[in-house]
Amino acid sequence: MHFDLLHTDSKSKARAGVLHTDHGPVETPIFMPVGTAGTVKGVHQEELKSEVQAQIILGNTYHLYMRPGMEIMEAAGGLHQFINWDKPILTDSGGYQVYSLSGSNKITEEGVRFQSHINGSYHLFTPERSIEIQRQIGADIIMAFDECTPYPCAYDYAKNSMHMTHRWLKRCFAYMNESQPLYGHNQALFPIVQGSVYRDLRVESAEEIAKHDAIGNAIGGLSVGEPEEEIYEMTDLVCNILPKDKPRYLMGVGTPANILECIALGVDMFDCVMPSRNARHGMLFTSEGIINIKNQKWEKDFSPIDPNGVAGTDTFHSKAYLRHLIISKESLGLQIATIHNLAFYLWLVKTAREKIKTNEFSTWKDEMLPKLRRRL
RNA sequence: GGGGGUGUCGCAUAGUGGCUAUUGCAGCAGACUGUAAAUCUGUCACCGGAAGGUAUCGUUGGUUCGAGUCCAUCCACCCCCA
Repeated sequence: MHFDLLHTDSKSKARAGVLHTDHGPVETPIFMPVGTAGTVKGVHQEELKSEVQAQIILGNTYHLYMRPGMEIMEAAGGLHQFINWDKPILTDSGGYQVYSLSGSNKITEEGVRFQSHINGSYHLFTPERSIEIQRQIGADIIMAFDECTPYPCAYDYAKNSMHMTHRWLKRCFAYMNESQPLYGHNQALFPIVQGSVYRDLRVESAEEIAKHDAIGNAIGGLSVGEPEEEIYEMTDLVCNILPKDKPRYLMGVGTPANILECIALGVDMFDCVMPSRNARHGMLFTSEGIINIKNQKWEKDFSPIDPNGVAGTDTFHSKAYLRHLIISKESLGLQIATIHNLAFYLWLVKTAREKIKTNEFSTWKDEMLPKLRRRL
């Protein structure tokens, strides 16, 4: 696996490149739809390709380990085979669940003792175990096992946690080196920068992560409730330290505006549940602004969901119809809304790529931001 | 014509003498950032930004310190018998 940096924008730090994997290329900047449990909720694999135009999707170590479990995963021949997806996959390590399930787990130097959200049973995740499971899942890109610290986070806690994440990282790489891919394609381990919102910690972490000379690097622990400015400040700081010739993945971010801002800072890869989850909750991101499709104002609006949209669903279906489906709790409504939002996100990063290559990115970004933030 | 029953905030419900009338649905809005989320929160008689104020259990009257609750009356609807 390797990354080709094709072009850097003349007026910002935005970059366009291609990450080559054994399951094909990923053009960056890219948005990766989240498919936690072996499915991007509400969207089947053919629609992900044709309508959404996804190039790579996420899976989650914790969720897939809980269900269906690794016995079935291996018997299926890995996640690609299991879900019939021949493009790249990235798996999160379970590090985010250290944060999101923090009420039911216990962190020690050895690892994290999780209590299953399904049946309450106890499971120990260590860096080694996380990598082993990610070998069994077989994603192209696998993530280091880290602690995603909450916000706010006391300095001392953030510092100790970061150092532990660094120690865990060494164990992740060690286990990578002593194990082999199971399904005939290569896997790359991305380390993760932590350090909460503390500049000195972020610098220290980014420098530590950069030493590993990984194929790609990730920035974690952001967009967990801190002000937007902090996301940008930390991202900028870290991007200036991480190697230029390697892709940078900002985990869990974000809104369409977040994504354009962070592309401008030199981020190449993004993932976020927002387009998919919020779609199910009736929020649509469009090229003209944000729509809450459940609002009464759309009741008799028979115009397309997004006249500038790229997905078929955007022009086949009216706002009034989608509102009716969502309000009626019809599953087709969730599907259409999710496809729309994801297609919009993929359109956004595709357009960003094109604008970077022609050095028009900054101008275009400034035009887009007010529209992306506007409530319709 | 005779007998019986029922009327509670859009709908459905709880409430059979005692503080601000219950709950669900629908409605209206908001939240959501490496997915414990097709979820959660607020609001939902009227006025008010809020504090708060004013009402109200089909109608009108009555009993009572106190009535959605008891009594009478009328109105509406339902059922049964002719």
